[in-house]
Amino acid sequence: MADIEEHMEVLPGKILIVDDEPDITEFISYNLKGKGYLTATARDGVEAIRKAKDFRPDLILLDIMMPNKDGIQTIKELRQMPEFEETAIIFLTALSDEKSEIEGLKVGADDYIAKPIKPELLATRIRTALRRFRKDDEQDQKLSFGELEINKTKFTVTYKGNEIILAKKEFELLSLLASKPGRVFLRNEILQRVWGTDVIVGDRTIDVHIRKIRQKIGIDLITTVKGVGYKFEMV
Amino acid sequence: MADIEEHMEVLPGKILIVDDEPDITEFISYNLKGKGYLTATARDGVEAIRKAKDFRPDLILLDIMMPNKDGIQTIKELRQMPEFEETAIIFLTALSDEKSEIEGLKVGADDYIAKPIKPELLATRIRTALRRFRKDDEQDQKLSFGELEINKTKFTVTYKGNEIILAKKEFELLSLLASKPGRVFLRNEILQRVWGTDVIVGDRTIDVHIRKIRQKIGIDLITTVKGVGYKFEMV
DNA sequence: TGCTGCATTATCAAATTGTTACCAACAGAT
DNA sequence: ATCTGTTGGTAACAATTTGATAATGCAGCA
Repeated sequence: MADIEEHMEVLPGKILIVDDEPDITEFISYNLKGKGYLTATARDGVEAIRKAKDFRPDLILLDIMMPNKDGIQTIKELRQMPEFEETAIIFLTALSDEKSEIEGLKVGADDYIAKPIKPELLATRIRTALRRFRKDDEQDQKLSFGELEINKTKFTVTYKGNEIILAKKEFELLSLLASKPGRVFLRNEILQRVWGTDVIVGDRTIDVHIRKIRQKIGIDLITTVKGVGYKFEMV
Repeated sequence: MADIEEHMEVLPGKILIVDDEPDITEFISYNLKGKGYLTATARDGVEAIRKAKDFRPDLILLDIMMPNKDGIQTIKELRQMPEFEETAIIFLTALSDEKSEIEGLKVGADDYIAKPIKPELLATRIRTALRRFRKDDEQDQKLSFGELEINKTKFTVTYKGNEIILAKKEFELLSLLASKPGRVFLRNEILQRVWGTDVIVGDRTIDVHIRKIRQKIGIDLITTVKGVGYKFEMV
């Protein structure tokens, strides 16, 4: 779909690609370079660990079946070392090798990707993995839609430059809806995600909060889908 | 078009847990909540179907042996309904109940887990299943036919770029017919899938809804097959 | 002609939301 | 401690949509 590549990764990540088949490492490396990542390659577990120390990757793509030292063993050793305790690792597995998948996740992989590798899928997973591991040192997490901006770290909403003050619940509700523009959130999903699973609130509570948000922002960004839920949408 | 920044937050998955023993649903629910999933529970097949419609889970954990309506029957009915055709379903079976396992996979389960349930294994399987089912990205679920697009995530229908607003039943009905273009759906079948097995409505109800859809869309995408039913067809 | 089956339209009750007013619990300032 | 403003929720009622039905028309056909 939409390629939002350009303006997303401010500082490109460093990725170490480990596979015993040079064709594969080449292919992946070529692809990732094209997307702005820095890459390094290794052809077995031993080399992987050596290069990892040197290259300090943000993420490692690790084949499971390799000579010399397989992926499972490699990840175990990596996870022992403090500097790689927190590094994202994605396994590359042959299709239908479910045993390895489970094994891999158990020993600390963050994800796995089945071969043959589809570049787009790979890119998506990598983005997800990197993001998961960088939450803290990123700058403000914010959502913007044209004139509207929702700053999740500052807890503020501005529309056309003016700051709009929302109460906590209102802010959370708006943030949820805006996190997936266009997507319809069912009422009970909203309840669970904003109020929590065990809190029980009345039927009209959501409506009232929605109303307050609409009122404060001025324009109607939230659309009602009767019998279903609400969705956020810029017009 | 709004300039949407990158903010594809990964929302935690929704899981429906179905078992006739509250101890078990409680235990699983507690565990999964701890891992960030949203959960709902049901104690038999009938309740499961009802709650599923409301909760729209991404994954269903379904016990096989239950009173009122067993797991096999439940999954069969769920798989009939368009909104659950693509939902991940994992069976819970008693150890050594191999017959049920096979039966379960036949009728459309994606995996099964033997009791007693080990939380870690459960978590792994769930991750795998959810990932397998997440349409390759985090893309909207939609059907498109040339100028017509039905977006199930956004709950919208657009024709030649214009958004057409359909009510819930209308939307569900159109989605069903459009899910298999060209195929004729018997009136009976439509009733079961859109209205459910227990609801009883009059004879003319379907026609009226069909009419409203035709009217709203403008062109006639739905063909009447006299004495049989209706089918969706782009001209 | 009389039947069968679908299309159309109008109508109405039920379901769902919107809106307002009000209140208890808190938080902050004085 | 008291006063004051805010928050988050509820209750009650208004407004709107919806989904179903009944009534009627119409076309095709034995």
